[in-house]
Amino acid sequence: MLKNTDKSMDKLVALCKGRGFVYAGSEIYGGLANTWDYGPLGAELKKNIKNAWWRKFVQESPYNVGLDSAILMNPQVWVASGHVATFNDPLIDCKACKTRHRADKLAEEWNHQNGIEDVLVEAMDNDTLIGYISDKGITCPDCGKADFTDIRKFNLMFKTFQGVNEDTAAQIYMRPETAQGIFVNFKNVQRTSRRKVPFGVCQIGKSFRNEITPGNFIFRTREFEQMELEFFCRPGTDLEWFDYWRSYCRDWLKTFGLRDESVRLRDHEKEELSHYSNATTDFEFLFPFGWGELWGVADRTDFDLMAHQTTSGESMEYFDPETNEKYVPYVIEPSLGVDRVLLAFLIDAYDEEVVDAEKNDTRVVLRLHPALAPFKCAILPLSKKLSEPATALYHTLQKSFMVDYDDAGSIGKRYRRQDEIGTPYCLTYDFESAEDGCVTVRDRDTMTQERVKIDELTHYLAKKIAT
RNA sequence: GCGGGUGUAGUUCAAUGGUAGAAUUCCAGCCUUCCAAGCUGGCCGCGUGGGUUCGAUUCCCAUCACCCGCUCCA
Repeated sequence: MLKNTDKSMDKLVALCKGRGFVYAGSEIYGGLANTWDYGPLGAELKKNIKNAWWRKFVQESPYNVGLDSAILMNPQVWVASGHVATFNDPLIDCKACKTRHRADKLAEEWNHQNGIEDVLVEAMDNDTLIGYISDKGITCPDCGKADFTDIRKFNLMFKTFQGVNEDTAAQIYMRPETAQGIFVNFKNVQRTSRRKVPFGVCQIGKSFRNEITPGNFIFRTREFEQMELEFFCRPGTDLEWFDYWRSYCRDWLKTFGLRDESVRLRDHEKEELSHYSNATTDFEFLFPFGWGELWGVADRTDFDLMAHQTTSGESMEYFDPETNEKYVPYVIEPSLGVDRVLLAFLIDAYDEEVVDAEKNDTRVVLRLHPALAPFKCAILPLSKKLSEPATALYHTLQKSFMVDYDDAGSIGKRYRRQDEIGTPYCLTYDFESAEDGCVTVRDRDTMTQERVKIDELTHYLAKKIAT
């Protein structure tokens, strides 16, 4: 795995770019900040990750169903969810030492230190807040001066227009999370899938946040993809379901190769909880740039459904036929960033094996789980003279798997090319293959070889790849 | 958005006020019977836009992008 250093991130970015996992966005026009495009291999890897999650959380779960809701939603959704009001940060800069601060946090901190508890900083608008800061002589915690810029408020939601004429068109938002698409469809899904509480709704899709500070490759970007589950349960049972899903998530990460020492769980302190949550545990991953959040598991209580019930006037109550009671369900939300977990898988899979220490010869191996690897195997004819039957085998296996074919250069070089992109199996078609009907299968991780009958390859590989 | 740094083939690095050279990668051919072989040939570059100058990749300005820092969380 990659060590916790700055250089290892550079190595990974270089590999991603060089082999077609991830490119910088809009490169021929000089780029666009913090946008990334997934290349042929990255697209496969990402798709495999999403499929693996969907399989575990929808297909194999007795509780959950899937959904694919729209990115554009009625703006009232975001009023109800609280994003319009609170999904923004009032920021001010210290003119003296050029540091940036959150104005509300400065005021709260000052209040706290001076024993003032009856002033609600949260309720202040910008002018009131800046007035409060100057009246009280609140100073910069870094340099001690009281020389601030005005407050700039950034709403983190992207705005756009619906309707061809911008003047009269309605302003709408790009969703900052996929969760609300699930909440507004709670009744639809419950009724049409005939599910009883407890049940969950899974969704994979893009979200957009106008982050002030994006960065660290694909770790924090303004456009990103989420895999979210909103699990609806009876109030009072939420904590046990919270634990259930936490360990379910942990299993999933483990199955696909994240090491125990790379992952830790961290419970949120009360002060850092989101506006919608009363308990949150983060799965954090040790990235080369430090621990970063991978998967947030939150107890969202009945906050969202209640808010939509109030704002829309539609009942979000569920009638429980078992207990004959009506209630608005509580929600457990495990929310995972696709791009982040993809990065984590790459980091933990990255390996450099010293082949010859004297010659400083190392081989780069991506030890991706076979189910996640872009190519399941590569067909490597030992000689170009064997291209014809090897190509035929390639076409056969293509019907079942993503398979690569390579007859350029020496066999050793071709093995290494496949090692670098995480292909778990290399099939060598040699001069005996036509006679004995077998190919040599070389395992990337064990570096062992075995002869396998060509007729049995599809079955052989399927078994190897299964989780 | 603010401060600092960087910008020459895909990558790593040169040289130069007179439009750039190498290694490697990649491609083609020869060769090659299982872990970076060899030989021959080929493709590919001064981030972008202005300015100074007879002439700029080189000097100046702007811009864009990237990296680091700035309370962030998928």
